Amino acid sequence: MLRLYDTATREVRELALREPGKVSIYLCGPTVYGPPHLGHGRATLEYDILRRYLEWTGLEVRLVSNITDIEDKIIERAQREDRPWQDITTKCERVWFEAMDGIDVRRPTDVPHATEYVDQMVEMIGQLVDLGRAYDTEDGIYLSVETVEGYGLLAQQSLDDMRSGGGEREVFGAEFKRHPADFVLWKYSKPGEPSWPSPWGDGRPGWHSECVVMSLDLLGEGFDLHCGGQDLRFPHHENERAQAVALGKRFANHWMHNGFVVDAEGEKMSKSLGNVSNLLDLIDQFDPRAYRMVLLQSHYRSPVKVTQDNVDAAVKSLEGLDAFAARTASVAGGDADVDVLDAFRAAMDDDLDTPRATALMFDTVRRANAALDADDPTAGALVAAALEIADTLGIGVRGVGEVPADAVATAARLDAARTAKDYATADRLRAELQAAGWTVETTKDGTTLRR
RNA sequence: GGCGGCGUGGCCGAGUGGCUGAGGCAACGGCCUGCAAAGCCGUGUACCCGGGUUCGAUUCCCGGCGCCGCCUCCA
Repeated sequence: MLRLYDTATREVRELALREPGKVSIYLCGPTVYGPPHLGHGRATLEYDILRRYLEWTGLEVRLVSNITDIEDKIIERAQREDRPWQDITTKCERVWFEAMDGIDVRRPTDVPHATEYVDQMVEMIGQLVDLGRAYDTEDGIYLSVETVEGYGLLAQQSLDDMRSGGGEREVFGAEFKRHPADFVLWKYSKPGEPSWPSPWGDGRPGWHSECVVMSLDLLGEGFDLHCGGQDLRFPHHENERAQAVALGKRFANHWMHNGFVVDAEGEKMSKSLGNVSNLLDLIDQFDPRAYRMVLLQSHYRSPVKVTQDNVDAAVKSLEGLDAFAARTASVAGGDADVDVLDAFRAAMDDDLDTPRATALMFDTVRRANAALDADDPTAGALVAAALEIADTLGIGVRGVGEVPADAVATAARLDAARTAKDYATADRLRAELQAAGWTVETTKDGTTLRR
């Protein structure tokens, strides 16, 4: 069974399932106001790997991931560009999923939108007000964090400690709040801003409310796993949890957070730094599988450097995998080596140790190649195991694929020329094929072509 | 000021009180090959510094130095 680090308990512990055979996961999705960046890519890729692995073990996974389609930054951009805010959200959502398709991240099973849940948010906020845990101000409705037991669990810092030091930071909405950590649940709208009706006045929901309402609606109380980037740990996830606790509801049973994407100097990547911080650019300029490979080779909780060298190395390693797939395309697909698969499972069950799993995969490829070279009958099982691991990790390994008839014919003539020891012709034909973009591999069994 | 993390070979990046300097990339040597390509085999005297614990520490403890993250924008 999978053991995962839990941010709430600060230990690696078994991911207990509420319902046997089924996993319920909530992943905080994007706010759609701009193009997806590398950080988005990392989070979605890490949880895509988790999901594929869970499914491979035979579990039924329900993965809910929201789209935040109403938020201050969306409104700001709409005003700046003088166009309807829905224009921005629909366009950005489309681009988002194009990018996800590009890196082969499977769609979540459910994609709720914040704007579809405003009524339920209003209802929830009403309950919090009734309970005396939220209060009205001229600015909006705030949650009183002092009324929440265990506030600071995910921040790993008590409310008292949180601001015990450097208090020089500006506190947003300080003039209205009872406590600096209180956060807005409902924001009253200014003229011209999108708004929805509520018992307290027209406005829009605060960012932290949608995920509570949507996760509880779609997954129900005590769902298995809540995940997202490290940066969401506090305040976003803390504040989600605070609302659920304030309501007296059981929330996520396990909290998972992935590490940051950092630049060459080790500093957290922000939108304004680095020339490939846009995910679409990365997909465009390199093998779209490369980013996944880079991530697989380090642990999901570690910071990851996305640099030219890293990406280049990943691209090269993928080429090796593709060559392996091409070479083994004709190897009969027998049962995968059980020991290898067991080792794979052991690695993944150990807090998703993808570096170990990936090392195992490459090592299995090496062993399979050696067995193939030696005409060893165990080769088939090793080939099957290596390819099964690659598939489970979401690495779309490219084998020979479709080769057009004329290229096949040229390859056949190449082989004929070699048999006749007419090497001048053979070399000419090979150069011809290479010029057409083919990787030509000539072996004693004949010539194979791949892109 | 509070809380947390990190410092490993040419690069990236795992890991462990001795059995691994995993794995990827790069480099060098060899095998195979008509030549290439692919593949295989081999080559690298590492663990920030100073103490301590120990038969033995890169791994545990203490103290430094350096870097990073969070403390209401953020995946």
